Amino acid sequence: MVRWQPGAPERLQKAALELFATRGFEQTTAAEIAGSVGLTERTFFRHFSDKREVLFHGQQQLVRTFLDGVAAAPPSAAPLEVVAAALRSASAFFPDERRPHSRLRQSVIDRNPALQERERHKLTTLATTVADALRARGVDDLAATLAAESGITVFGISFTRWLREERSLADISDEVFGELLRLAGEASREHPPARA
Amino acid sequence: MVRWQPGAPERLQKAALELFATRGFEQTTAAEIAGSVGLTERTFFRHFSDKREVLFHGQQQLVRTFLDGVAAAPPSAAPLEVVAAALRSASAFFPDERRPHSRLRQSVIDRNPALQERERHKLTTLATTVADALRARGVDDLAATLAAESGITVFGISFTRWLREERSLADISDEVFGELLRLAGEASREHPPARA
DNA sequence: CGCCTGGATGTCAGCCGCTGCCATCACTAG
DNA sequence: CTAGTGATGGCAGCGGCTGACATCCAGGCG
Repeated sequence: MVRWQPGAPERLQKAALELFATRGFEQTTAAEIAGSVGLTERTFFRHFSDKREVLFHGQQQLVRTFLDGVAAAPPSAAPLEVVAAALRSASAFFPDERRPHSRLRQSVIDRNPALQERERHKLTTLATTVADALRARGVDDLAATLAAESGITVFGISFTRWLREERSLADISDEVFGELLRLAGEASREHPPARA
Repeated sequence: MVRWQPGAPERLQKAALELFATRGFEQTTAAEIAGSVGLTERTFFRHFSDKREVLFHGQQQLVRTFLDGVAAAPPSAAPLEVVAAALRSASAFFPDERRPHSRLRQSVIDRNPALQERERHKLTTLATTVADALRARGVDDLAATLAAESGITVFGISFTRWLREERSLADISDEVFGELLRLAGEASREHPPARA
């Protein structure tokens, strides 16, 4: 006889994803999720601050992966190069085996605006954290913010493509990042930076 | 004797901002907002899809301003140049007289995560719309998405600075946009685009 | 062996966001 | 004068979420 089945958060996450995928997010009650794994609604909200959050747990690890990438960049690296290093680091967080699961999860998010809001919010938080790390390296405030947000933009676009195509996230990130540099170079030629 | 006081949405928005600024967003109920202008909670939700939305009404006009800027760009303009044109157009949407009101509104948003989520969501929607407009001009899908999101990033950062400093949004946007080009150029020199 | 402590869970009451449904109440077109 | 018409009110009800308190059981300790 055990006090309670261990791993309550994980069981809740798994059950939630399955129920959301079949019935839909709004048509699924927190009490239903909890009940399906032998718990109560109250316990659900003890593990997750709100109903949406059950789909966004584990992001802390992704943040760490990004920060590891930042830390791994040589001190001489320019802001966007540091961000590129963080992107390479983050790519390892999504090996191809993870694609099926990510696709299912994303299909749930794509069908619900409230979940899309939360997803963007998480990306924004990530950008803010990376920007802080850049500032801690001595990068100027504006440059840090811009580089971090641009990096997260590249990450977001790359992730979306990684779900559709069968290429590795690292390859896609490289391509998207390169395209950003190309677009900027193209604009620079016509609209040269005034006073540098 | 009139049927009802006209301008219900505007009165609700004004009252909501005042109440949120004094009591805080979560400490203010929809019924209180409605009651303060002689309406009921039910009517509040007829005008605004949810409680947060009362702070984000009128964004449709900003979207149009962006699209006007896109349309005004010459057909030969590169994607990021089109976006720069949209940014100049959008700057006119926030004349300096508007700064005090924007500051009050932003202070409310900054104090509440749920409102920050909604704000980012609106920016994302804006980026998606601009990307669609770019694609309609014949811009490649990846380039359109990247350029649009980068433009919205520049807009977001510029807007934040516009609230703090006393310079015009147009000036700030130019500076931030230029800094983005500079950062990209700096990265390009060390990390040249592979196959172009 | 029995007491005690602590963390995870259960129970319950209650607020508030939000919605569907129907009634009301001017005002307006005919 | 009558039949709409559009904004509003009233009301019931669900679900998200929270605070307060009780319960339960493994492990430590005497």
